[in-house]
Amino acid sequence: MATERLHPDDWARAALAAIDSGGIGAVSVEALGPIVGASKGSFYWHFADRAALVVAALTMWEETRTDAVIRELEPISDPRERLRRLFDTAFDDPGAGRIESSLLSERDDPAIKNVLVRVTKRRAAFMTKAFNELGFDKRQAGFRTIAAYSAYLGLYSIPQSLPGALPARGRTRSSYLNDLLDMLIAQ
Amino acid sequence: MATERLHPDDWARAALAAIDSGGIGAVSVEALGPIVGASKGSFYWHFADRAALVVAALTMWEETRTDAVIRELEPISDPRERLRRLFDTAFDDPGAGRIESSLLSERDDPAIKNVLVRVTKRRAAFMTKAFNELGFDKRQAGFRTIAAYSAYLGLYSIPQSLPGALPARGRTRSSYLNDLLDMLIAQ
DNA sequence: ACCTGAACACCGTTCAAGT
DNA sequence: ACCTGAACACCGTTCAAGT
Repeated sequence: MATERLHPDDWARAALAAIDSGGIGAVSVEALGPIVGASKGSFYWHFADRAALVVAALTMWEETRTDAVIRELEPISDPRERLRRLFDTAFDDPGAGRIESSLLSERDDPAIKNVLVRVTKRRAAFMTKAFNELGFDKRQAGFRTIAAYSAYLGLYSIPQSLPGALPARGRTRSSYLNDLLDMLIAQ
Repeated sequence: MATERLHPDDWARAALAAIDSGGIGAVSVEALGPIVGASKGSFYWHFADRAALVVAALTMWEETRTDAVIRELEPISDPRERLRRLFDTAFDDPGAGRIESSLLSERDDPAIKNVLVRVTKRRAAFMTKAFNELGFDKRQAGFRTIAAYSAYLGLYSIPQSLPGALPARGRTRSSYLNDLLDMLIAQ
């Protein structure tokens, strides 16, 4: 009973590590086998196919690195500070949004699209709540959520596509985030 | 001399069509062969490998659908209208940003990263020029370019990740774009 | 119930042989 | 100079056979 059903999670963990470093395309049953310490045949006992492994890894990511972040930030009472802290997590993501961009480019797979929509809805709801508390009406809160979510994704993608444009640390970064929040919160 | 060197462009065109409908991952030498009307062996006479084909297709995209758009919009004298028209192209992209998200998720390939950076720089310069003309100083124009580029990418990605949140057409869309431009241009 | 290893399919890549 | 078809490598998937 102790080491029961240990392998499925091992596969998912190894797959998530692969996604972190190379995107969804880097998930290879063959390459992961030696890491997990099991054969390809064993893999297909636990999972229907490679896509199921990807979904298992992404579900793990969703719970431990998406929902957990939201839960950690929710208690912050100042809505502006709450938003800023979420932006900080994008700035500081060691994967630099690799998973986010992978989800978007693999959206043709319905299972991946589900993860994409679920995670985005949860983050967007977090933002909408903040804008509600800041006094915006429903329509304005909706508009600003979209703008804020776009800016949030920009924090992941701009460092890749415009190297050097976004300051990763220090006073310049802090002042960029201030400008951004001012703009999003301005009446 | 008439039909000389016709095949390389044929391969690139077919590859671009594949990228349009399924992302970079959908480019398969084997599957494209019958479309082009040539064998895999023939492909490897014209291209070093699959990666070179992807780059050829993306270069074609860069010239015909990125630089061409910028050139078409540059003559517009009102900077705000110029920005709005660029946003319109993101809204109306039949590929819904599939190439943009593919570039981002395949950024580990140096050749793809080059395309990503080149295209982003060109679009960002287009935006910066508009903000300069609107009277913003260097620092503010830089900040607003990043915010505007993020919003621009959002127009591609939000319809995928938050279905229904962004109005694709009509008066609601128009009023969303107005709000967005107001926010980006506000002093 | 769970795992292995062989087998097959698919596709990227190479290459000897053709024109 | 350009193309073909066979061959090989790699990896996803299946499955008969083991424990």
